[in-house]
Amino acid sequence: MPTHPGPVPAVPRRPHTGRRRNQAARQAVLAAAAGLLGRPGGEATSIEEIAQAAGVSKHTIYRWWPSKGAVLLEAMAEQARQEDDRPLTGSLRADLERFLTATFRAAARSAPLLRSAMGEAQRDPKAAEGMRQFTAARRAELRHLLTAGQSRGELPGNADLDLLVDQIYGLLWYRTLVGHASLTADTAAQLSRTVAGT
Amino acid sequence: MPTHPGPVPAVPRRPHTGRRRNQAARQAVLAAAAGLLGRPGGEATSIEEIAQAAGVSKHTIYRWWPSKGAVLLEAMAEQARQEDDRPLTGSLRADLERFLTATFRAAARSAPLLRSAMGEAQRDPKAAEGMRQFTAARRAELRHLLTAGQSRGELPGNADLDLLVDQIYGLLWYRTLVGHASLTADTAAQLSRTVAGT
Amino acid sequence: MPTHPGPVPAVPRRPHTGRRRNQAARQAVLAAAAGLLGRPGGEATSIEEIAQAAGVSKHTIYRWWPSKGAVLLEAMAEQARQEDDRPLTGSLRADLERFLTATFRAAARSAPLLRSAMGEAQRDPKAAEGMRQFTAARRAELRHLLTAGQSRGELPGNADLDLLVDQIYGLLWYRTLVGHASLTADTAAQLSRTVAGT
Amino acid sequence: MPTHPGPVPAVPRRPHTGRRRNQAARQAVLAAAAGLLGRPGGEATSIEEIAQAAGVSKHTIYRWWPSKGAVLLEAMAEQARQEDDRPLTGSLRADLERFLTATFRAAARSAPLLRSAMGEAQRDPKAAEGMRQFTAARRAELRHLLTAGQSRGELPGNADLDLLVDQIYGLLWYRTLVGHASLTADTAAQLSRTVAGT
DNA sequence: TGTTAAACGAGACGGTACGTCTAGTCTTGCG
DNA sequence: CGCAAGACTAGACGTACCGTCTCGTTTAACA
Repeated sequence: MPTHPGPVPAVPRRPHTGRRRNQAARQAVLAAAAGLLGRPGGEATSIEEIAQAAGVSKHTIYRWWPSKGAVLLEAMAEQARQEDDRPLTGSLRADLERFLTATFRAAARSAPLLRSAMGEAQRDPKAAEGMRQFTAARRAELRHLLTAGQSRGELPGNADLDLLVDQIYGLLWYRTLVGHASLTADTAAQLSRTVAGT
Repeated sequence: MPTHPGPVPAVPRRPHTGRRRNQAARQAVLAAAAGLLGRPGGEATSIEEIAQAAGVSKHTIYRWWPSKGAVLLEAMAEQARQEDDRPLTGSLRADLERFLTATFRAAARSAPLLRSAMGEAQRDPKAAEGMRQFTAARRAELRHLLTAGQSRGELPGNADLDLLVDQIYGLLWYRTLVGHASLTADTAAQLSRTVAGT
Repeated sequence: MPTHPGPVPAVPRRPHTGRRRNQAARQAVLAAAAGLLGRPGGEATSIEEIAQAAGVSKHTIYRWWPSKGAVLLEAMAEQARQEDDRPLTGSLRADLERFLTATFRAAARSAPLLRSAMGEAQRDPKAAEGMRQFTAARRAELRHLLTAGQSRGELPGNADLDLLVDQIYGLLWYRTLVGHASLTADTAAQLSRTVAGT
Repeated sequence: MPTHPGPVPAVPRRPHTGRRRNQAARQAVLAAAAGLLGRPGGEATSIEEIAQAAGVSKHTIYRWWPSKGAVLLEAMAEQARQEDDRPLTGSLRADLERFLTATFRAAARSAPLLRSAMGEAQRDPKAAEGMRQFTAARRAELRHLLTAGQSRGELPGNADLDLLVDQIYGLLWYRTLVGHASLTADTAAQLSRTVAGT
């Protein structure tokens, strides 16, 4: 999730002079955002609070993130970064269940952050764009997994994978945002069974 | 979507004292909300703007709705009211496709309203509760349809209908909120085929 | 000292509906501004502090005054309002001394306010304009007094009254702003003697 | 106008090693300050802008001047340095007119600088102290001239020279700060005539 | 000729104020 | 009474500037 100057300039003209960005500040902001949103009643967390909790000036936040939504989005992405580099097993259902179990657990843990970030994306076009990028990356992972299964014949050749991916992530977001039902390991297992057959 | 005094009292307690609620004002507010949110850049529409566009005092809005989210929610519900009273056909796939086609079309039309209402529900607990009720009613309709199909053997007896319903509405909301793909009649047909088999 | 819409609209189109301006709030703001600036170290008094001390929302201040400078200016004008409606005596020197004694005393009392208002007028064009109006009104009073004396032959017929007025008010502001000397009753007496001869 | 370490330390402990102050930078800063303030709308000129315009780091400014006000003050003093070393003529009126003509011209030229410096002096105690010193030096020059005239009998023996000096410099500052009238050669002549008699 | 103290450019940082905006409440007078 | 107009409180938002700080480079006197 790059911050607002966009992708890193490949070849800076000058070798870079001046004080460098304080990575501790960046981490402190993201951690504070995640922490504050987790509190009860944390739906309404202001930039000012985040700055204070992070021991950082408000200006420092605005220097590096274009809006509140961008901070939430990056905090969410930070939390979501869950390297599962174990190789695929060769069974779609097993792979899918492993993926979904981990994903659902992470989503449940960061639910307040997800909710706030998605809420912000509905009112801040910059956050909306960030959300689009974030979700695209997630869908790509899942789609990769499904494609592998399809090529092994575990899914019908005419299955619409984009539709399937959106159903699965749709379920995740729908339950997270509406809050009428939870995302458990059971849900992950049941869903994997439905999708991948026996 | 009842407004805050709860469901409209069938029989007013007082036989007739004072002036009655101006229904024209109610409609004007909901129409103004829907209209303003539809504009480009309408993500940021304030109560003040809605009041002005409706030719109504801000106070009148707050007299009848507890919060901005409640207005949006009711405006959304108003737009979503699509009486399809034709009887079910007896084919799950046909029933489902008819339902989804209509639902997707309505959702696409009111997308800005849906987005704003869901966004508001992430920050306003009252709106969240309203959203929970609204979505529950929608899920019940769809579930009714699926149950009928299941009882006719068009879905496996062990299918988890709640999960299925959430996948379908999840897809709808996910695409609406993220905006990476659209909800077309094709989507409805394809999804119906996937769910209901041949 | 008119507030930002400028001169009072002569004939409002509507007889005016809606809540009327809270005069208590206006007075509270001006009093708070005067009070806070009088404190030691009051040079740096923020709008936020004034609002808090006045028990008023910051927004209310900005509704009625276009900038911080305008508030200070009006507070200053309010303090400067010193009705001396006693008739002129017929002796320039006596009239002048009475005028200057009162004026110097008032200036000394409100010195912090004068200093801040003039300081603000150096950076805020709106405040500068207000300052121009305020000082013009003051100069007119003094000039009226001098004109009367001149017509009685107590000042040479070719005396440049504008220059004289600016010397007198210049003295007042110069000492107030630089703070190297004070403005006492003695100063007033001595100055009157210099200007009006014996 | 000494900069913040005050008078140069008479006996440095070490003979001084390291790079010496860049005089070009000092001049560039003062010139940039004077230049930027002269622009239309230059009332609000920041240290950052001055640094940039001077091609100098902000830090370099703060190394040599304690505050923004000090920079403006020194820039003002720099502009005000107008060596008029011609001997006095022996006529108060002639001497005064020559002095005032030059002074008024200089003031008119540097008006934006004077205004900003005085404005800053109202909020920054360090700048206020600097302003006191600067004005004291100016008053001393003028007073010297008047004293000479008085000793020649061109002013009454009981004239209060301090009051007179403050009236004259008061006029200058009052017109500069309020901007309602200008300081021309005519003004200087007229004022000299008033003060020094025929 | 190297060493070393200090000045310098760039620019990040904490702090603080400004002026704007929105939500939601309250007041006044009209119909 | 219901309603429109609109003033009010509370407080977040994003911008701007100040004065301090760190980083790495450059300068020039000393050794």
